[in-house]
Amino acid sequence: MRVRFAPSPTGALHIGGARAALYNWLLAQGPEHATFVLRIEDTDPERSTKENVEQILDALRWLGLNWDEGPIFQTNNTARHQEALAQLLASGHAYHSTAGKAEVDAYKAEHGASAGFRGTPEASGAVRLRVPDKPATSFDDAVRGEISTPNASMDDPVIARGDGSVLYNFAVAVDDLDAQITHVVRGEDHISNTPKQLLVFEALGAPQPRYAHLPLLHGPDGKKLSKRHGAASVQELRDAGYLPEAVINYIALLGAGFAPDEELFSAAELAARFKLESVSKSPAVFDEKKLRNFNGQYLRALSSEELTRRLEAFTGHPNLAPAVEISREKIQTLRDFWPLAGFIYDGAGHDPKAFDKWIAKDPARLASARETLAELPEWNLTTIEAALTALVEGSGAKPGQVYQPIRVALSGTTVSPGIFETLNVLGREESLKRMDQALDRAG
RNA sequence: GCCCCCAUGGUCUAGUGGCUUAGGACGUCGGCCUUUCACGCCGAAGAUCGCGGGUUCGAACCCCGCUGGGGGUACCA
Repeated sequence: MRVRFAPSPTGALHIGGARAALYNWLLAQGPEHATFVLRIEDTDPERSTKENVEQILDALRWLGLNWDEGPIFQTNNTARHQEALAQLLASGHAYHSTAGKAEVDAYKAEHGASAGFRGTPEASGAVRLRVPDKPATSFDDAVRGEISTPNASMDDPVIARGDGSVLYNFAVAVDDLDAQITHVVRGEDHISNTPKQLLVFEALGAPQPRYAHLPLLHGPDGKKLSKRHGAASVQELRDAGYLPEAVINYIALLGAGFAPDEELFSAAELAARFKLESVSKSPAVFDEKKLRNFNGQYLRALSSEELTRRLEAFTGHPNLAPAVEISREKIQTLRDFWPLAGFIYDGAGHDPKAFDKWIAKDPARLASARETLAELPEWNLTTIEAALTALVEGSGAKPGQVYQPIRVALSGTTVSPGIFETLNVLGREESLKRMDQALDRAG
């Protein structure tokens, strides 16, 4: 079994593309042990750029989707494409034609709206493939079953431009043939291209691969997923603080079921369970809420050392270990970390509303907490907690009335890691300093 | 217009003729926990399985029609 992922470098790798890549990769890692070929479809000089190629490879690497062969650049195979083109011209399977949209429209006006265009061979012009005079071109899709298109309704497809350069549907078929691809797993938007490609294989007298068309991914509005729907590309997901393993797991589930009552799977488990036959036929909507939940679960499963490494890489800030330890239960993504615990390193922020409510209105609360803490003979989690708990009980106040002023003094806001833990991590000197500053501010 | 594909709670899915008074997950709502926010735990609401016909003793599962949605329709990929 040989599979391939063949993105065109006309933009960043989108989630739909990532899932197509993933499913091919699962086939390679799973029991079938397929060989995974990566090919870059760069035959459109207008839209293909080197930067996009790099971005795609980068996204694939980040996700951990390694390939066995390639990347093969389609533009490097022009000699072979020309050879195959000449072969079809010589065998009469293809012909030159200068017919354009006007001629095709005129043809349909004469022969009926559903009649496929048939041109007359000319001395020059673009090259069209002659659609055989047979009832239909059919194939057995691995996820959808039999798909059949009447030949009479298919236009003779243009396979090479007037300047001789080949077009997508021709190049794909030739490249898949040369790479001996046995299974083409790609998006549903290629279903209507498949008969054309099948015809190329047929004209070349070559065996046809098996096809599997994946359902498309839609945005919340039910339309094809696009940049307008938020985090649509792999890069954006990475920047939003998602873990690659969570993205892999979530994306795999978007379009296939792997078990009746389980959803969390490692890449290896996904590969072991994946079957093309169990891929869903209907489009799925990308739901970031669920990804977030998955990400939180993966994140909490990480060791503190590993989580710290990733957060340091993500934020670019060193020595995060103490803060990570007291924040890890509270964050869902890597990006959640800094807004929650960054104050430990950046100093207290200032949220006027929080300050007014918890400190300015009644500075005495904070002052007495500050005095209690200042008297501590030893500064550690146990002593801090004991002292503050006693203060709460002794003052008859609600816990929040004692803790919130401290929290606001230390962080600037009402949300932070546990207050005892935060005091402990900050240390006596820094903690008292921040409380003093808040007290000064309150006048 | 023409060709093709699809249709289970808000979302992702399980289900392939009786085990289904349709299972799980996310989300939502309520409660517990509690120093904030989260996490965790407990519980609940939410699906006439798009609609209409068949086939069958019996259909979410099979057949037909319809409706709705999507994709393609380039000398793009």
